[in-house]
Amino acid sequence: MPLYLRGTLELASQGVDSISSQRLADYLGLNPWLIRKDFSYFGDLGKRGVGYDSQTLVCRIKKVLRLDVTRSAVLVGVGRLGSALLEYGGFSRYGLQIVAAFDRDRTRVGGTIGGVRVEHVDGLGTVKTRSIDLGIIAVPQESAQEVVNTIVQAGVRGILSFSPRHIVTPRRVKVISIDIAMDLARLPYYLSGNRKQ
Amino acid sequence: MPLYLRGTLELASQGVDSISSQRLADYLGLNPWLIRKDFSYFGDLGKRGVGYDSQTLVCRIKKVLRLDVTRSAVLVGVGRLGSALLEYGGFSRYGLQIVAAFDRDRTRVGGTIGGVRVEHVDGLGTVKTRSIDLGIIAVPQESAQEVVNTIVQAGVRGILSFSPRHIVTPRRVKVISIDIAMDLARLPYYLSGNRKQ
DNA sequence: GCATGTGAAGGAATTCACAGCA
DNA sequence: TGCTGTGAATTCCTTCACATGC
Repeated sequence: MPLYLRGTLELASQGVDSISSQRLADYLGLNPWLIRKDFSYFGDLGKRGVGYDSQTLVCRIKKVLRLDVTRSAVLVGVGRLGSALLEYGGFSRYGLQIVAAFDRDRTRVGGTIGGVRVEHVDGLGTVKTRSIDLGIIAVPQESAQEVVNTIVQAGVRGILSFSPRHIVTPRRVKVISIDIAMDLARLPYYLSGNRKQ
Repeated sequence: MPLYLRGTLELASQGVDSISSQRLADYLGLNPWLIRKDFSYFGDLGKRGVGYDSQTLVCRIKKVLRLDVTRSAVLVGVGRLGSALLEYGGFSRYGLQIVAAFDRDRTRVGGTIGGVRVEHVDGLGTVKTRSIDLGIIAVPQESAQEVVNTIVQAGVRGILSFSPRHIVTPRRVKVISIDIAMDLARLPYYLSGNRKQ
């Protein structure tokens, strides 16, 4: 579903007003009927013989994904990866922004990257007062769980983790993990592969 | 399945010789019966009343995932993200190594990051002669597809892409995409969520 | 005619319960 | 007694075909 939003946003920005399931499917590398099935859960949406109005579609999906308001995120860990994320401009299209950054290393504290001042992790508690509900973890794997515990205590309710470890949280806090090395490690299986997909 | 390898490797490195499905499940946040079901496809493996021998398990999964030999990868795009990947040491545990790096920007060419010399993209053709079968794409989204076409021509058969665009390749070339912004955008849906999972 | 919406068929993955072996 | 291995039941997702409406 977030994928649909990505495709729809992209096509809309290219000036496409009416998007057919076929077109979106081609653009994203999916089948049309899957897209229609998923969109049909919304009820109306889409004119027969024409397609889906791109603006309506964007609004609808954003509302479903709760992306209809701007969300703030805190980043912990301003190493190479963290810096890359601070300078990456791709979050704004989904109404997401990194508004605070923290690091343990005092030589990094005080600097500004991507327009965000780097603070020391000891100040993580202040997140509580800044209405931030997303957290991004880009720290060494040994510290990941500990940092997560801290920001959960500070009121963060959704976490994107780059640590190759399973993160434990209270049920109300959702964690999405990206393990880059593991994703790369999935590829060799398909080399000269005979399996489908 | 790569997740199982991650967990098994980690537990093995902690000195655990015999791993029960329960223990691995706890460690990875899964259920035991799912793990047993998946491992049972291998045939033997695992002693009743005891568990799985960690060394045997590692070898078996590595073989299935074709990670039993060292695989080489080429990185294209040495920006913040690309640099982070070059300096990241987490690939080696899966027998993966980045052996070449390319960039379009001549000011970056010639430098060495994470022990790898940065070359100019014009030389991408030389990948053909270096027995590299994996590619990592960390370039701006506009250039992603073009770069992929080039490295596919150079013999790369598996690609990890960080571009938020659908990448088209010949069927024999597998693509795995990581769209960080999209992953972050999935989180708000679960905020004060009532849906399961 | 063209593209959506949907009920039904088909398949895959998950869950369960329990038999079998150290 | 403890933990694996597995067939059956269930649930979920995917795929299809076609009726519906612009």
